[in-house]
Amino acid sequence: MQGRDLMPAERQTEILERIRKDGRVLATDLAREFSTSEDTIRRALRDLAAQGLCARVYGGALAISPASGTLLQRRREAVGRKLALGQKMASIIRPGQFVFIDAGSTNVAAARSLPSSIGLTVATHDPTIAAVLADRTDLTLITIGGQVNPLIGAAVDGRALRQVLELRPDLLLLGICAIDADDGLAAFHSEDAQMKRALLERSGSAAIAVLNEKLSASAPFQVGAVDVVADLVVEADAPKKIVSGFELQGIRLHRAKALNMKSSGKHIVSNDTVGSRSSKRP
Amino acid sequence: MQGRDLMPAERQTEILERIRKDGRVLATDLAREFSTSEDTIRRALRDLAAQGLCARVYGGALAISPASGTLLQRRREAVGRKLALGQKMASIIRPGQFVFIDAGSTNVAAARSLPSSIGLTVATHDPTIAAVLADRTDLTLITIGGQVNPLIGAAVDGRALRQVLELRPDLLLLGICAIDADDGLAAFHSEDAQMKRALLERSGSAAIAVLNEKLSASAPFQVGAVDVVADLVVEADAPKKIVSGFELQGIRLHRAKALNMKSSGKHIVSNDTVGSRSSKRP
DNA sequence: CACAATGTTGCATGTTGATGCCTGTTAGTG
DNA sequence: CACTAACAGGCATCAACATGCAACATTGTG
Repeated sequence: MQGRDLMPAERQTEILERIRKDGRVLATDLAREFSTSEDTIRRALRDLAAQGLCARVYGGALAISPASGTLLQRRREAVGRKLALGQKMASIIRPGQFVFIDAGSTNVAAARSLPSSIGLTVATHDPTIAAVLADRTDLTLITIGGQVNPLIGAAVDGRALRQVLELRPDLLLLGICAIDADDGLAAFHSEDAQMKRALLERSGSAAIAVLNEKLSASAPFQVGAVDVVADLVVEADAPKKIVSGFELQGIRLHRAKALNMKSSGKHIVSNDTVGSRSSKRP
Repeated sequence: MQGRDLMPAERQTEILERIRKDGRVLATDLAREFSTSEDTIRRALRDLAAQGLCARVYGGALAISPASGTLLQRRREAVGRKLALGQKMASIIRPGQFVFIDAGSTNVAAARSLPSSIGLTVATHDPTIAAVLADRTDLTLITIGGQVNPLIGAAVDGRALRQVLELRPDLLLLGICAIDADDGLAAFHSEDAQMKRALLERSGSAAIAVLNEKLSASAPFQVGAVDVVADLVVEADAPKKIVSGFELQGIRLHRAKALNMKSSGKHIVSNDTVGSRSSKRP
């Protein structure tokens, strides 16, 4: 684990790094790995949270996809499961590829899990994903601009569409709202569906990751048949019956590892207590 | 280990070498290896840090990480003060305006403080700022796409520039690296400066917020004279002497509220002294 | 050579930061 | 509702720290 002793500043950096990488940390784990008391870890997490660098939750801390509001709620659902999917998704990517990452909270997790130093070029129209990758010097990041639809969480207007048509990614990490072996892929918003169609058209290959509840679900706007995707990432306990239907259509199947988190929906404590430092002696 | 006696300068060089090699040094170790007192080591580290060659932390010193840390560290510095500036900055904005928010950690704070329901349209090329605002339904968000420079933390290539030229914002929240009443505004990167010039040209009005250490500092790439900005937000305790120099040029001055929070940079001790180097001119 | 000026060093001083353990409190769980 | 783990705050302790001072070496100057 963490053999050497670390200075406080280093420890905080390490913790921050782990939060960025894994999306979450547990105070108990950190205490063990840094061989220090949990109090010290908690203090460090408190500090980081006070600086707005992570969200303090009961049991540890979460990465702050620096938003708040409705999307945040979606993002907080099934954090652990999405994380597992995201990691598996990231493992599909090969060094040197040009990857377009579509909008969606699962894809945010995938972006977080992108291994360093494999010389990627990444494009995205989702500001949250872009923010996750913005300060990484080990990859080239290209953002797609345009008017951001707050319901979708990405730029999906004509301008964005035009910019997408200038790209030719090797791989597309597609976010999808519903997938069904017969009905294909679908989205909840017309513009979103249009963007996804354009992305599919331009990309060499496509991969999607889906939570169990999206399997054999449906949504109003059709994107395409299921066979437009080459790789499908599902949860460890995805129903075999449904999944085999996709395999029959020649889709490569990837199962994410089952990681048993204590809880997925932890409550965020005191994000706004910026000034909450212990008042020093007089 | 370090048998021979070294002259102070030699020792500093050796220490720097070790910092570069290992990324970190402990004061105690160095004292033992150079067979000198810890005081001497601490003095040396203080010197090096004052020259901006390393980051002084509790226990030793860290390499001033150009790899992953630069932007992150910048974001971690002076959080509270930036927050105060950001809030004041946000209060300048009037309902219904079209605001462009330039890159920079102070502007991230400003974005966070944007009051809801004043019907704004906001444009930005900084993914972090975009992410902060991505799911707000009470404003229209337009992102500017392009290749993101990880040192600047925003899209600043030709594509981004072209998109900027299509906009005509009422107000520009300009991020700036250095400002001086005589030398004007300046940035650390050529592309960044170019982008800022384009933004200034297109915008009806401009406002900037600056930490004390940026006042009367200088940076390599000129952006423009100080009178291109209409509003200047400074900290509560900004030196009156310097500030009045700006007022004389007809700039509206706004003082942020003094929020007395303890510490934001506790671990990283006074990295701000870096700015004092650039602020002294021959 | 004498002598002052300067700079470096180690030590003693008091101050601050970091940590672990203690207390009581609160959030999550069955 | 009872139980446990995680929590915040207080406190004692120790390490790291800044500062002032005196001793010493180095250099420059008369």
